[in-house]
Order: sequence, then structure tokens, then C-alpha cells
Amino acid sequence: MSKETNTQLSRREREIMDVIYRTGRATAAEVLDQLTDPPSYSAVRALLRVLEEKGHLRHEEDGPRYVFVPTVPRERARASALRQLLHTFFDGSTEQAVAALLDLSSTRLSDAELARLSQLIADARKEGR
Amino acid sequence: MSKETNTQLSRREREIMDVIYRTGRATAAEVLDQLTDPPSYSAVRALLRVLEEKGHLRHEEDGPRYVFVPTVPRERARASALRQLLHTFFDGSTEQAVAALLDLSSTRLSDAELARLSQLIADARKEGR
DNA sequence: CAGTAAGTGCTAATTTTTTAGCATCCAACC
DNA sequence: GGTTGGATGCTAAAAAATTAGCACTTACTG
Repeated sequence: MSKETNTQLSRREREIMDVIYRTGRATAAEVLDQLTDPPSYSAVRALLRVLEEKGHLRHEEDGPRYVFVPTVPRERARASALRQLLHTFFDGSTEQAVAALLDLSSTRLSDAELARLSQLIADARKEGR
Repeated sequence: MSKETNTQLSRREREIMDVIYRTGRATAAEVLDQLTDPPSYSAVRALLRVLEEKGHLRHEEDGPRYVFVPTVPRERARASALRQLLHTFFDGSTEQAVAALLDLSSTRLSDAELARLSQLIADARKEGR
């Protein structure tokens, strides 16, 4: 058993975690209105409680209400999400993944962004590997 | 209702779809032994059936057995997975995502790979955007 | 200092997911 | 031709997820 954040997430749980990772932190009401096709307020609160029991969330009190935050920091969560995606869809190849990313939003990238990306890669090369 | 691939996936269904996207195509037995912490063979078959009903898979017959393949092509599925990840963890920023990717496996990237990445970006710049 | 709005805790019921098991079918082999 | 191994279809049961509803608490407001 892994130290914490035990079990795997159900569909709704996943949705809620995504909202919270997206916003960083959120109250039940905030989660509710970020959800597309949301259940009742009660249901959301119940799920937040479950997620807390499972160790994925903890809450801080803000006056009368709870603000939920992930126990696993965003950066770590996203790293593992990336690894998962890499494994499932890109055969572990970073190169392919980057290519797909560029392809995805090619209409959106500004020249400045591309320049910075170029720099990132140059840095990586310089740093040895 | 969206044309096909209706409902959202449950935990197990997601796992199975991941296996199939990873391998491209698979029989029930193959899915079974790709799963970590797998249920019974029967259970896997039942889920495959459900996934087919929901429109996520279809099967071809290979002699006596079924080979399951995704109805949504890998490339399209991974594009939407990327978009989802971008939205949840990177605030929509391709640049951040690429940076995280490079960071993730920096110890692994060969110089040749980095060179090719560099080229990809150069191409993107050239092509206007 | 009521009264109200907005929060929480909890429980129970419903619905969905997940699982196992059995009956059947087909192809290869002896 | 019968038997066996390996596949499928289907159904029903068990487990988990999802939902709603009610009782209670707290903070603010007039």
C-alpha cells in the first residue's frame, strides 16, 4: 500500500480532483459550479469528505467554511499525470509528446513562446543531457 | 448526446481503455495480463462488452477470438487527453507543459532527441505559427 | 437578540460498477 | 466422430459509488 492517497479514483472523484488542481484550492460551492453536469451540493460535499478520507484532500477552515486543498502538491500530481500519459499514448517518448503538443495548438503559439521553448531545449542540451 | 462514445468511463473501464490504447489492439486475455491488480478473466470480458456497447471499442474476429480496437483513433484520443491535461495542470500553456516534460525525464533525453526537438520548434517558427 | 442564510455531519437509499459463474459454441486432435 | 481447450453470451449477485435529505451549528443582520 502506498504511504497515502490510497485507492484509485472514481469518475466523480476524478472530476473533483481535477477542478481542485485546476483552481489550486476550493470550497464545496466553488467545486460545484466548476463541474459540468453537476450533482447536488450535498453530493459534492459527500465526495469531498470521501476524498479527504482517502487522503487525497485536506481542508483548512476559512471562517465557517472549508477550503479543500490537495495533499499531493500540484507539481507532483502533474508529473505523474504526464508520466501516465507518456506511457499510454506516446510509448514513453518525450519527443513524440512534445511534437503532439506543438501540433495541438500550433495555431496559438506566439513567436515569443516558441523562442522560449527553443531556449528551454538549448538549456537542456547545455546541461549535459 | 454526442454522436458516439457516450458516457464517461468508470475506473476499470479507464484502465482497460488505457491498455488498449497502449497496445493498439488486444484480446481479452491480453488486456487481462496487462492489468496490474487484475480481476477475473470473466470480469475483463464483461467490461469489454460494456465498452463496446458504450461505443468506445469495437471488435474484429481473429479466428475464434475477438480482438478489440478503439473506435476513436489513438491520435485523436491522445490529443484530447493532452488538452485535458493542459487545462487541468498547465493553465492551457503549451510552454509550461513542454517545460514539465523536459524536466520529467531530463536524465533520459539523448542529444539526438534534443536536436530533433530543437528542429521541431524551428519548423513551427518557420511555418508562421 | 431573534431570525435567517450558509455552512457542516451524518445516514440511508438508489444506481452503477464490478465481479463470478455457468451454459454454449467452435476448431483441432486423437 | 467424440472430446477437449479455449473462446463467447448471458445473468445474477456483491461491492462501490453516487445521490438526496435532514438535523445541527455558526455568523451575520435588522
